[in-house]
This record gives sequence, C-alpha cells and structure tokens, in this order.
Amino acid sequence: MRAAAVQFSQAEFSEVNMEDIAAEAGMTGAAIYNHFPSKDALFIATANHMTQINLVALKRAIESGPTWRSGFAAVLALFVDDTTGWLRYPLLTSAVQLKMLQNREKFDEMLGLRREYVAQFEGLVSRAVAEGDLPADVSTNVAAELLMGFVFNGMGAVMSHMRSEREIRQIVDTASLLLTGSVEPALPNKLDR
Amino acid sequence: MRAAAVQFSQAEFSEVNMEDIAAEAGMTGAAIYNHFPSKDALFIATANHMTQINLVALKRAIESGPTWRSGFAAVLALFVDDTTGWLRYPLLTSAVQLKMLQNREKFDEMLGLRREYVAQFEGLVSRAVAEGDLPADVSTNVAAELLMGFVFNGMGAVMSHMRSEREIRQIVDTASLLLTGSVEPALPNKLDR
DNA sequence: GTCTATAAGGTGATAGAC
DNA sequence: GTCTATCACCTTATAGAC
Repeated sequence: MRAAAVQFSQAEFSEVNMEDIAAEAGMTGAAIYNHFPSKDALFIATANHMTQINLVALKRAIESGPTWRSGFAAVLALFVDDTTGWLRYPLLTSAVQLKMLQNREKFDEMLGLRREYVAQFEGLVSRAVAEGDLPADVSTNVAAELLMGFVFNGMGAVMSHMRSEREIRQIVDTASLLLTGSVEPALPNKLDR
Repeated sequence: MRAAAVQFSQAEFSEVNMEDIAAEAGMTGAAIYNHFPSKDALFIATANHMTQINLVALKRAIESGPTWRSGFAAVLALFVDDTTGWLRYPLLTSAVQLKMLQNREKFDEMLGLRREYVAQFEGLVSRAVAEGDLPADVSTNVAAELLMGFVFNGMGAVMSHMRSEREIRQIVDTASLLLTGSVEPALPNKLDR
C-alpha cells in the first residue's frame, strides 16, 4: 500500500500500472494479485488506509487546543512533520476525491470517512462561533467543508510546488495567518514529541 | 475544446477517450485529428484556452475594487455567475496542475500563465499589507499561492460536491467570510451586468 | 472535413511452474 | 507467495474513400 500511495500520488490512476507499483515494492506485477484482487481494490484499500490513519491524527489535533485557533494550528502543524507518515500525498487525496465522485458505490467506506472529517471541522467552526470569531449565522457545514478544502486541497496544491521543509513550514504558517489571523504555535503537538 | 473541457472535467485524462470527446462535439474520434494533432495537444490547447480567458476576468475583478477585500470579493463573485463560461471546471484545473508538474516542457505556456495568476494574487496580498490587514513580514509569494490555492483548489473541491446555484452562492459567501472576515458584496461586478 | 476500417502498442488480469 | 508467459481488451492514431 505504501508503494501504491507513492505511485498514485505522482500520476493519475490510469497512468500508474501494476508493474510500476510492484517495482516500487520489490516484486513483479502479478505478485500484487496475491494481496489485492484488482487494481481498483488496491487503490481503494490504500486510500482508505491513508484516510483512516490521518483521521485519528486530525481528531487528536483538533481536541488538543483550548481554543479553535490552537486546535486548527495543531491540524496545520501535522503537515510540517507529517506525523502519520501519510499526510504528504496531496495529489492522491485529490485523485481519491475525483474517483469518489465518479463511483460512489465503490467508495462507500471512504464517503463515511469523509463525513467524519467534515464533522471534525464542523466542531472547529462551532467553537469559532462560540468564541466570537465567526458570526452565529454562518453555515457550519459549508464553513467546515471549506476549511477542509483549504487545508487538504488548497494548501496541498501549494505544497505540490514547494516541497522543502523550510517552504512547508512557511506555507503552514502563512495559511494559519490567512485563516486564523495569527501564527499560533501548536503547543500540544510539540509536547508530544 | 468545449467538449474536451466537459469530458476532462468529469474524468481523468487517461480515462477520457477521443470517442467520448468527439461524441460530445457531434463527430467521430478520427475527425478530431483534423483539428488537433494528438490527444495531448487537444488537452493542452483546451487548458490554455480556459486559463487565458479566466486570467482576463481575474485581472478585471482584482482591479475592480477600491480595497483588497472588494477586489477579492469580485474574484469570488466570478464563480457565482461563471462570468467567462470557463470557471466551472475545477477538476480540469486540478488535472492541469498534475500534468503540469509531471511534464513541465509541454506546459511551458501554462506555466507562464500560472505565473501571471500568482502575480495577480501577489498584488492582492500587497494591498492587504498596505491596508493593514496582513503583517508586513508576510511572504507575499506564499500568501498569494495560498490564496490562489484556496480559491481554485479548495473552493473548487467543495463546489464539486455542491453544485446548485444556491449552494455555490453560499460557498462563495462563506469563503469570503473565512478569508476576509466579512461578506462584502462585489459591487463593480454587479454593475457590469 | 468527416467517415469506416485498421494498424500498433500498452495494460489488467490469469494460468501454471516453482 | 513469487515468478514467466500469455490472453483479451482497449485506445491512440493513421489510411484512404467520399
């Protein structure tokens, strides 16, 4: 699945062939079929694995801060260290979204995970409203979808162009500035190390 | 090119075949080769066309407002009416970015256009600094890349899930709220109608 | 400028030996 | 569980009639 993630994050689904993935994993294409019944199944298993692992980190980060700002800063901080080892595949994340829209049946588990992501961001938005940083009449769902899109798709797109550690830290700090109005250090995360 | 844009915005490059595009345009696959020498060339021509048209609208929108907030609001307002007719292809935009990263030589014209987009957003950021809404030590380039990513990739991803006119208006208003702190009506644009 | 027919090349998946 | 060999299918692109 790691080899698949690497390949699927560098080219679109149809352009990645089983030989490429197998080579990355040190075997031949046919051997993959001892572990996954099809290319589709490998893609879905990999995407679900990545999404599940990152969901746990997302939940912990959001719960870690006393204010919505610090919680959100902790979410952004995940990308600096790639805490889970599965956060640096933004193009794979986009590919999953595209295929999910095209084929909702095959991606029912992914759709459930996506709803959990949105729920996490909805919690963040609710806290921002309670703390007086967003008006009470904001649509919690739309604001949550947007925050999630800003982080995973927007920031992800920028990180595709700028990949050095220094640049990623700058991207994260600037995103925090644009979205929360300040660069708040993600203290709880740092204590984890 | 319109037919190609429709198809390329609904599935990834390799999953769209020439017959699909031709059918959308009312011909057979072979006929396309009287207009474009290859599938790649058709994709690039379509992407460049879309990008150029939207760049003109982006420039006008950014220049239209007295403050950076109103300029940015005008940019967001473009998506409500799809002023150019070429703004509702967010998945095509993402696909272009992926292929551009993979094959920089073939996309040299697109890379030039992308730099012009960034320059437009850099102007917006500079004005925000001058107006005291962003600190002077912000990286103009990174902030501009992020704003662009938030709008085209972040908001685009949300619009892929919510496509009704009402939802798009709500997405745009909420994005304005999250990124500028207020929902500012894009007056100059409205006067254009 | 569009069509039908087809060549040429690549890929997912399977069979069967080890 | 991995390999080699191969099948079956699909797609881009071209040839040549109209």
